[in-house]
Amino acid sequence: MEKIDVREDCLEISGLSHFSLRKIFDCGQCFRFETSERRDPWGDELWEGVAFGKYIAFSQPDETCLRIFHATSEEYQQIWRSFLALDTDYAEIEQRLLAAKGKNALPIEALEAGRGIRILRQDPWETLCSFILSQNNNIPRIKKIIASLCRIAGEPIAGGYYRFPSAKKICHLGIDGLEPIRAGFRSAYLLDAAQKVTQGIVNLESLYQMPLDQAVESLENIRGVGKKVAMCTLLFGFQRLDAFPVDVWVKRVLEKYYSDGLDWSAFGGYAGVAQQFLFYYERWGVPS
DNA sequence: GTCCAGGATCGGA
DNA sequence: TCCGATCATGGA
Repeated sequence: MEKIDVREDCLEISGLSHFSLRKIFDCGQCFRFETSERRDPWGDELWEGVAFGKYIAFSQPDETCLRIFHATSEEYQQIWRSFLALDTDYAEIEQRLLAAKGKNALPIEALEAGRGIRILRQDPWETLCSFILSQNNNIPRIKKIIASLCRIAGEPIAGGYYRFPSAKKICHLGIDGLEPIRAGFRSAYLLDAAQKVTQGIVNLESLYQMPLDQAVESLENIRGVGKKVAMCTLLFGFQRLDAFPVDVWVKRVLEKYYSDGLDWSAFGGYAGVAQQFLFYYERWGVPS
């Protein structure tokens, strides 16, 4: 179990099993964290970004230990432990994924490639917007568009960072106000989402207690939200580990390893984690 | 110039 | 139900 050490300049979480910041922030679930030339006081790589309206930085000396900067232990309990899914037992999930046999078995290489990933628990509204903007787009440009959206509409916080704008704020911008983010046809989709959320036509809070297919259907009422975007929103923003987005990369995996078809229910409620491991494996291959 | 990117929508078979 | 064209933008 993890142990929390409140140090002078950071919180140190130890006793983790197979935790990888690089995989977590490099697996296409989150677009607001980057490494820079800056290092932490011990010389380790620093991941900086904004989540839940707060600037935050993480580093890790090894796969069992995590350091959190600029956060109190109260914030750790209230936000970051949940954000990083440290309240979730991934050793247990791995066992459940291994339990899928036969034509539904998860390739062992995919499991090893993805080990260390955590499905983040991000803000639902920000996650919805991020994946609306992700459609038919590439990751570097998705990051640029989101950064630009935050810059023109989000409240500034320390160090040149900005909060993600509220739905109401995006409504006020309107379609013309969104032009500077250069999101193309996706801007109209973003605006529709903002309008439907502020008007209560789509109630994000209510999605938590819905069955998966019903929650997907509800999100599909927003223009520009299809099954894939809805599944990403539920998986990364609502910690719905049973949600499994199927994009071009996962389709490739399905053709390669599951030509007989795949029953996602074989992963015991963790189809989303399995999907993420498969995505990471196909997209980046085995770690060197 | 062409192709592609964590897709969705539309019209027409 | 399924297919293809189209959507806006920028980087390779």
